[in-house]
Amino acid sequence: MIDFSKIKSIYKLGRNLDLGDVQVLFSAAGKKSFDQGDYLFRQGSKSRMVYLITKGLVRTFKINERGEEISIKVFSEHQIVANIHALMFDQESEYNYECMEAVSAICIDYDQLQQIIDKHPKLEKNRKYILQRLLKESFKRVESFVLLNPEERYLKFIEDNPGLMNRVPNKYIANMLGITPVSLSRIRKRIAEKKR
Amino acid sequence: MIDFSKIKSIYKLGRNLDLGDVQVLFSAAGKKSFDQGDYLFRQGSKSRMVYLITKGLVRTFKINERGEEISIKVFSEHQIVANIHALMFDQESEYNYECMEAVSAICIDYDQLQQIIDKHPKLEKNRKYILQRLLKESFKRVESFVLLNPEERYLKFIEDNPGLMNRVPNKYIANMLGITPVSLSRIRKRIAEKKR
DNA sequence: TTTGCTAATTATCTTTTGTTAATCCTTGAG
DNA sequence: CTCAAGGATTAACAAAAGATAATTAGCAAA
Repeated sequence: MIDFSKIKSIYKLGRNLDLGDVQVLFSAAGKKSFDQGDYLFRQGSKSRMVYLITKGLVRTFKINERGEEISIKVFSEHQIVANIHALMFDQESEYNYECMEAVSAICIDYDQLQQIIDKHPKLEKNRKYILQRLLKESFKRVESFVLLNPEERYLKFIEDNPGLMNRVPNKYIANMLGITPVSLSRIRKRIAEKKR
Repeated sequence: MIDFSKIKSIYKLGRNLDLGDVQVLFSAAGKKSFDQGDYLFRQGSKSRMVYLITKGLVRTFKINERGEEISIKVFSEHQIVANIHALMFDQESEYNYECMEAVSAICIDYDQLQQIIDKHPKLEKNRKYILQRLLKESFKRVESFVLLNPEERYLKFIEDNPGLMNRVPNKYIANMLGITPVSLSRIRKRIAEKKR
């Protein structure tokens, strides 16, 4: 039976993908499921697997010198999750990638993906596009720290990620904003009071 | 007469460049000089020129809603300065690129560079390498905001950019760290007192 | 329903930062 | 040498954030 959800996910991967491209990728990719609490990658991993989330949430975090988990980023549906340190920088992963919810994903080995891209040059443009999007997001995030204060950062986060607010614990959001959970709670209170 | 400084700068551009590559790039690139206070690009620019700094400093900044200049980043010798919004995102520049010192640079139009890369596939790997470096730097910077407090961020900045400390005004460094110049001054004082 | 766990909020206090303005320093032009 | 301008520091105060602990809220398992 045809797995339409898989096809649809691949379609949403980039832009300018035609049916032929999707078919090529489809046949090379597998499907995988994870339970809540499972790890896609652990710190130290050199895995070169690439996941496209079809359902669920994944967060990356580091352990700081005090032994606390500090969340860096959250990935949701239609986003690509890969071991960036292994793929881009040929290093061991500095992050842990943990499923915050049960996760369904399409997966493919990066080197295998690379071979496919080599054989189908049209896909190269798509990969470049994905990389550019990644870069843009990272630049924007740096800017948000340089230009905005914590409250403004939080408001922008809500605006940019409306779908995450009811799925991600505030303590993780606080981490991502570079503040403490206690401080975020106060900011939320201030905002609520302003609205009234 | 052979311009060795230009050759040397191109060599330092990436890795795995051989003499042939350097020659190809050399013949296509020009040289340009700027006075202190000149702009490489202004906000709104769609210029696709790429500069490789051989001497001097360039800073990027934005104007915030209060009309103040907020510095985002500083570029120094052997770094590539390009209108990232035009090149990567096909947008108008959101930044101003101002020479903080007199600047000498090697320049080449990005689309012309692209043609050269297409003709010399070996260079493609180099471009990918430069992009990866850019991405890595941006990721590390995001991490510094998530994981470190302002004082730790400043100490890390010193460590990562020892050559900039005596050339970049503290008010610009404060901007890049996401704090005010007054606050940076106090942090510097605290650090000096700790050392004693 | 009760219990137990975790997240979120609140309280209290300390520390740091932002804001504004004044003062000090450095430097380059005249 | 003097003066003007901009950057850095300091002062003083208000606002916000960090740290720690206590309390509350939500939720799932027993």
